[in-house]
Amino acid sequence: MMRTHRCGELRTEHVGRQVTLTGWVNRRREHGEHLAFVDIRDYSGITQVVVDNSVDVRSEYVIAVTGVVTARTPDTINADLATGEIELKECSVEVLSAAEPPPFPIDERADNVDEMIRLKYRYLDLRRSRMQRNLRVRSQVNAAVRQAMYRQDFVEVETPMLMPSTPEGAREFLVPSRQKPGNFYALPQSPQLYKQLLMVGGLDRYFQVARCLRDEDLRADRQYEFMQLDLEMSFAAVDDVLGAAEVSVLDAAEAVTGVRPDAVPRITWHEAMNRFGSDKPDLRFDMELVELTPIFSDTGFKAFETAESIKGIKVPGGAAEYGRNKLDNLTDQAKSSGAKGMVWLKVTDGSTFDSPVAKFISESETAALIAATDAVAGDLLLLIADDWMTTCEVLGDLRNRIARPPVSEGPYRYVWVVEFPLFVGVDATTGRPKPGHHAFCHPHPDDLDLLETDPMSVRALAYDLVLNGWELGSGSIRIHDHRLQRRVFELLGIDEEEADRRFGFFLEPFKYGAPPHGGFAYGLERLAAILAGEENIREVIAFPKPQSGLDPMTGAPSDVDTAQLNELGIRLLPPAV
RNA sequence: GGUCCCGUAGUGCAGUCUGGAGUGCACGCCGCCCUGUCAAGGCGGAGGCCGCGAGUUCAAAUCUCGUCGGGACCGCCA
Repeated sequence: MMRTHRCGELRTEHVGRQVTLTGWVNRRREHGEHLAFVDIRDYSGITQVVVDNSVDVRSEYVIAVTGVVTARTPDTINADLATGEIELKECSVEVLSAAEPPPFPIDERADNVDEMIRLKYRYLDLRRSRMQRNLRVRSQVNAAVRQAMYRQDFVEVETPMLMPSTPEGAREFLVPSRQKPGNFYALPQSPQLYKQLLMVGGLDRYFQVARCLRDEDLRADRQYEFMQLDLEMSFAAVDDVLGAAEVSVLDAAEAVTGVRPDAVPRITWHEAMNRFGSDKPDLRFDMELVELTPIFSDTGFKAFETAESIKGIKVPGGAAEYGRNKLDNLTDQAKSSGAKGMVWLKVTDGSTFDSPVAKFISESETAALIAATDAVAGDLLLLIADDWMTTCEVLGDLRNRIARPPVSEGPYRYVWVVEFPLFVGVDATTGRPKPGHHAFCHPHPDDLDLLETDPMSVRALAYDLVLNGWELGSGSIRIHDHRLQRRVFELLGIDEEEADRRFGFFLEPFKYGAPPHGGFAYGLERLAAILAGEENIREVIAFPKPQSGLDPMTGAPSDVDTAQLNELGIRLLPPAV
């Protein structure tokens, strides 16, 4: 090695030793002709080097310094630096690479620099301790989950990146075929199909740190390409899958934070919707939805008369904070997420409301409302009346908007949401139920009788893992019996011919003896981001893309040679006007 | 596809509401000084298509319209 130590590891115990450090010039402080201080930096930290000022080194020069570790005099010790009790003296400095001044400071100040500039010069951004830490958190997470899976007898298998297009679900990235012009591979949205075939293939327990690609609009928690811990296990029930996945998540969390989270609680999808108005409830704060339907069973208030479900949330002390303007904004928000309206009530003296609709609410209803919500003077009540689903979703949205802290703020609250509905909503064109998760998801055994009679009430053996209101991942027990698969396809309006055409290569193997199996997958960037205290997964990805998907560093995507296109049998349309 | 916010020196900002010469601030950069600093200090200097294009006006960083770029969210993400 060119160095004997790293820049962050010298201590008083090394005093007297001649050492060589290599790294970047973090900062230089000159004090006349014969004295200058140079802070040399690598990923591990910073060491102060005392040199003669005749050495011309500037910010971000790459240097090698050989010198003697010397104890600092007490008045020159820097308590803010891990290496602050020592410095390097009697130094010889070799410039390994000169550098132009960086476009932004290589320290915490760059946290406020326009992200496009950070991304254009990502290789400089990565030198900062924040990015170094975040990528190392990713690495710790990867190592921990791999170890957890090996320990549980899972086999790591790589599945293809080039696969057939399966237009269900997310929009795919397509790759033109050279050997068969006019045909395309798709990049995997997930290894779903392959991992189930691995179960048919007797692998028993599979996992992969898998790259997934989806051509959908980008968000704080979404990139075109992302990594999942993907697992599938045979002869396994829900408990087995959740248990195996949970071990890996808790191991990763412990590896990063040093603290092992408690066992992850479970709630059903129905309870999550009822109490939190969301299938990814954030358990870090209360403001739970309060059931109010019975209170208004005989109401004279027209807006509530015919509603299937009336619920509310209480904003403690919110009466003063929420003026007319803010309440109007909340009402608009409620309407845009599907409600017909929102009722707000400010509790004045503990038994009356200040509200535009107060006159429509009877005395007994007022008393019952206050009792049900445990409200006191100064509280604000927000009520929604609609069908059950809308009421829950709108209030859940309001709850998050009003009280949800940034995702990265502790404590970590993991929760399994189980028993998702098998179907969600009805396809507008076919009139058939739409699968909640996917078409191969196993119905809850207790609800099999309801499949044909009341499909919308059928629960699925499907589950999500949620952390601080972020969906980390989801999974299900799969259908392994082709007769049950047929029943589900029929409900979806897919006949045998269509099933063969769309899923044939996937269904055929199940005729040859498929073990009962199920699996799970969760996003490694999302987990790493929260564990690293970041609110955006771009911060834990070395080379992420901005919302437009255009890479400011490489210029991708780019146009290609006509010769390349010809070889692929592709001719471009003129640009749309 | 939609809603909202942002765009001024290498970087971060003030100035925009209420039009009056690129009027500035901090950091960085360049030069000089400085033997104990550590986001060193002092002095001096360079650095601008106020994102771009129209319009209104005697006059536009500032007002209007359009456009491009960025962000958060909705749609979308089985």
